[in-house]
Amino acid sequence: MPAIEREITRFQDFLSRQGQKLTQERTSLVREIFSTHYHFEADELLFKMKQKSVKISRATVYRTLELLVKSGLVRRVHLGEEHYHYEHVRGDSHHDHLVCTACGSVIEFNDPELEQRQLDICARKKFTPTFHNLQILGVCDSCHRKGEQPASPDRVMTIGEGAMKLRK
Amino acid sequence: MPAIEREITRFQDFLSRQGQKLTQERTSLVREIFSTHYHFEADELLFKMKQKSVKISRATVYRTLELLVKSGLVRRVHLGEEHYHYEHVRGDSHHDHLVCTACGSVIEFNDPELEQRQLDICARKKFTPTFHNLQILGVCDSCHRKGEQPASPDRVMTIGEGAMKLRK
DNA sequence: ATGATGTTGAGACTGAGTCTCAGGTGCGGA
DNA sequence: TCCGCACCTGAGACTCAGTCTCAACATCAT
Ligand SMILES: [Mn+2]
Ligand SMILES: [Mn+2]
Ligand SMILES: [Zn+2]
Ligand SMILES: [Zn+2]
Repeated sequence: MPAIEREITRFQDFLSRQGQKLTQERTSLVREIFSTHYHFEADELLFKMKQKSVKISRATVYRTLELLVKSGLVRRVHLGEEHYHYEHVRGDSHHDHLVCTACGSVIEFNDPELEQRQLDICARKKFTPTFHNLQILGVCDSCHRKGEQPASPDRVMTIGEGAMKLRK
Repeated sequence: MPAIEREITRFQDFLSRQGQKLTQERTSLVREIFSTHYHFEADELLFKMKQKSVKISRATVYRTLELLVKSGLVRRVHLGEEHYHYEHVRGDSHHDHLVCTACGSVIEFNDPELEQRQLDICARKKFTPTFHNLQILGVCDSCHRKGEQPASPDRVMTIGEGAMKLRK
């Protein structure tokens, strides 16, 4: 009955449709991913599992994320850094992101008018869109008040704490 | 008098303002970058220089691209692949991209209404934008007519020929 | 319960991008 | 014009995200 169990069932349905199996590792990853709403990196997820003493290899984390993206349970997004971030999907709540280059915070927004305008542009160019990725980088309200300056477009910023790398 | 010389002068101005120097290597890179309009990868640029027997190291290509981005002469964009693409900037012709996941072609568009809508969203969220990155992935007209299917969001596509890697 | 088939973990591997440092170069000042 | 010093370059080591390999293991339809 908890919502997470339902996501696990959806994942199992997806997997069995492809002749694939729901394993302990995959289950605990889904549980972790759906337990909070945030934008995480693959290695960050690996680290969290380690912290919780759930033994899962890097390879399995990456393989499972790929499956979750294919199944539609997880979305892979660019947030202005060099690597991907992931976030779980509930329902079909599409949104895009404002990313603060000063503090790394991420603001989500969903603007139907903006989405429609994109469709109009595609129609005009006879282009059939399948998905899109929009990040607006800048400075959030609280950082702006602190006098933080905007970063230049080549800045590599840090979203959250980062993955606290501890490979090996 | 050729336009390229003007870009080189602008680059030199930028450099000397920082106490940095215009070198042979930097000059020939600017010349190459502004000689055609396309979306290129760093290693692709390196390869082109090799083809033209202009000896430049990988490190210098990356370092110069960073300087060019800082100076505003070059823009770094995400086009749905795992690594960056670059394009030269003439004037302030901001645009975003439609990327065909079937053939890799890139369509540029500039839609003031879309841009304005983004500013409105930022204002509503009290967010001070500095720049943004929008890619719409899908299938272009000619690929659509050939019956090409849209790729899934985790697809890694190939834009252009790729860099024809030949590191070493 | 069983076994065919899919999955896992350790670690090697890849590819883009960064860093180091010894030797080379641009250019402002004399 | 020449000099010197700060800046720049190339070769290759290094980093880091992500992928692959393969022997041992787990899942689940039957
Ligand atoms: Mn989000
Ligand atoms: Mn472009
Ligand atoms: Zn902020
Ligand atoms: Zn196409």
